[in-house]
Amino acid sequence: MRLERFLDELGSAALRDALGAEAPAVVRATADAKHGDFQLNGVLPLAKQLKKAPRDLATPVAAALGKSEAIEKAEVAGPGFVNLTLRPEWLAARLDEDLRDVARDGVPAVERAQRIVVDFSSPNIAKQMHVGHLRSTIIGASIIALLRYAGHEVIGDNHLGDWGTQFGMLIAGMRHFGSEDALATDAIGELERIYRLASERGKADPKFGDEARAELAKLQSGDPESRAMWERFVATTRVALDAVYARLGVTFEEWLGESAYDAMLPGVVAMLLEKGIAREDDGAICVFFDDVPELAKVETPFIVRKRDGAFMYPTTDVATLVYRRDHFHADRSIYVVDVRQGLHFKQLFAVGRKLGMTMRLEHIGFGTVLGDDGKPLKTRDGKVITLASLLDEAEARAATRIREEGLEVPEEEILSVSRAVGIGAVKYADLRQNRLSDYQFDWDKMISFKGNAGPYLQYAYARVGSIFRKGALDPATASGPLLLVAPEELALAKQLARFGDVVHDAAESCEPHRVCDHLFSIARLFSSFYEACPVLKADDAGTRASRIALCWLTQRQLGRGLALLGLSTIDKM
RNA sequence: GCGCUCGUAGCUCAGCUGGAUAGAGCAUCGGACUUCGAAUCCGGCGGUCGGGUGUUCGAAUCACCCCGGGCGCGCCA
Repeated sequence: MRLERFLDELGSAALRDALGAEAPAVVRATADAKHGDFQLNGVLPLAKQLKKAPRDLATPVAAALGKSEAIEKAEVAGPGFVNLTLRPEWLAARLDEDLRDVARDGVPAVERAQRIVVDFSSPNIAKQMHVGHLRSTIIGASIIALLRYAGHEVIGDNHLGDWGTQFGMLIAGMRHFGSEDALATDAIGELERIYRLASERGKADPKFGDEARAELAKLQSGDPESRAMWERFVATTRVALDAVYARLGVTFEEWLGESAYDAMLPGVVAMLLEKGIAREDDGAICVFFDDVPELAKVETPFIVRKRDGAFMYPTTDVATLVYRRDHFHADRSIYVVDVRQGLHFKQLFAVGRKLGMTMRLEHIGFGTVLGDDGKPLKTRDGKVITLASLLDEAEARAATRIREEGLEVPEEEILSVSRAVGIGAVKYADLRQNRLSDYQFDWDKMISFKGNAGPYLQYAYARVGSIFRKGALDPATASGPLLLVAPEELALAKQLARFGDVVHDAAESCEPHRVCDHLFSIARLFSSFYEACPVLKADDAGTRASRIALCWLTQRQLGRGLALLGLSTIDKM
């Protein structure tokens, strides 16, 4: 269910019935349990508007709310809040419904599904994926899972950097320094080596630079030999990329790289010129934004064709916009890209609006991954860290921790468990805080197995499973009904009831960390419940059945939530 | 210079778009394993929310000004 939305509607109805006013109820969870479970704040602004004493208005509203079967207690407090306490029986009945809804755990889908393209990950061909791609990939994958669960139709698109000037260098470099054998065994290593040599040579020798540009021109004009070479670069890189994505459990519906839009580029520029959106400036074709308030003071133009006639990534991005509108008929297009590209996207979206696009366009930015020195994460000798080596280290560290802790994991399972824990720890660390802020990468915290970290949640999940194993129970047969008596039971139940709101809010705002917060709080409340309330050894059959149901609901919500974050669950760890 | 962004407990971070006495984790101190997994739980300590002014019933949140950090700014992506 969506508890907060339900209460909001209940509150609006109460304002209408008691005061004849159409006003937002503004129902929020209370910060402090002594103010009840939720508070209705809507009376205060209304009182001001009507020039009446807030508490006088709040009194009949509270009375109206008190009549609802959902509300145990509604009382006026402070300057004019109405504090609401849920009736445990009502709450229990709602959770019983969620329990029976195996398909969606009681979380309703949105009324109007949108078609949404999510542009994420986007690594470059001929290069290793590095930590810079980590956040886009992990955050993007989670946002997709959230939007999909919320009921939208989502197309995940890997907008590969597979086109552009670097390919002239690579082809020329391959001709001069390339090794077929090396390309076959370690494609990316070889391509990176070639690129390095080629760019050094290009700086020292202008003729080499000319050659590279000539190769690029041949490639772009469709020369079969150049094309074949490019295709090999792409294909061999894909093998390495696929390996990383497999480890991360990330998939894409589309792999529409920059090259997919190449044929559209001249048309895009012509259209922008024709519509008077772009104009020539100092030889280049540019869009200026004097008429867009938020961009008027920025002088940087949006260049869609260089002086030498070549197109640029902004050109490709406009083409992509057009394609997503005309081909996918997308309602919404989301870009999960470093915040530092904020200006580029503001400009791109402004171009979209100039083109009359109604598609909702969003740049979902994220901050930089920092090392413990507060600077962008690098290896000790200052190199970029490849994603593959980062994941290797995560798994190795997790395995070490598991052995140190002396857990009941048989040796043959340590590999698979440490994989789930290690990769999960990395993902969780990335997702748990507001994506816009930079985040400090800290192995020890991540895999410390304490506090707000992935392993703690996986542990909580496994612990619930252990109860079922111990009792030889099939949780699927758990049917309650829930009896919420002990304070720990009630506290856990109230939190479980918020899941639907959390998921929808997180999906709408593209903020996976809200799910992290919720799951962490569920795991803690479950642990407290677990300490205080015997499940298998409960005093009577009714209590036992209720607690088993509560466990089952908890485990499903943890499992579902972890899946939305891209973490796998482990039955025994 | 212009623009964006951040500043909350010793550390790492939340704070639901204006609500009540600002919350977590880690660290630290003190408790709890003969009962379902102690990778756990219970409790204590810890704050002029960078500073100031304003908006109003009410500000960590909104506006403006300072201070301090990070980032971005014509033919790379």
